[in-house]
Amino acid sequence: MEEQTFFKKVYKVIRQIPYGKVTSYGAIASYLGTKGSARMVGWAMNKSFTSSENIPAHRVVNRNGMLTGKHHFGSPNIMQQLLESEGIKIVDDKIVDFQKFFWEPTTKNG
DNA sequence: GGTGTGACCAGCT
DNA sequence: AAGCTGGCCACAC
Repeated sequence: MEEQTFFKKVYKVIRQIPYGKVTSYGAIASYLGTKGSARMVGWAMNKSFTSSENIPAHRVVNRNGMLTGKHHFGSPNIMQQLLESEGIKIVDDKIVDFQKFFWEPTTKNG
């Protein structure tokens, strides 16, 4: 049943991210069992725009809580605005209290 | 169809 | 302590 590749799994996990929460690439990759594929997660975000799915890529940042991929949203302020819109504070392209908003990948979908 | 690339992470020097 | 390299896997040319 889990024929979905690591790439597809990434999308599923990201869509599981609740409102006002964020997670890191490594957390997702590690959760899937491939910590080394952290960059694949980020890259999946890039494809998320062209993908037919709605992926809240703005809720995904690096382990430092830094908005590294903000450039890929078409504008380097979209990602920050989206996060702030959810109640997340951002300073210097970094999430304030990142751990407080950090959400652990839990695909408890059943 | 092979090679390169990519929004990362962690270990080694 | 800081800088560089490897690793992972799917997509584009």
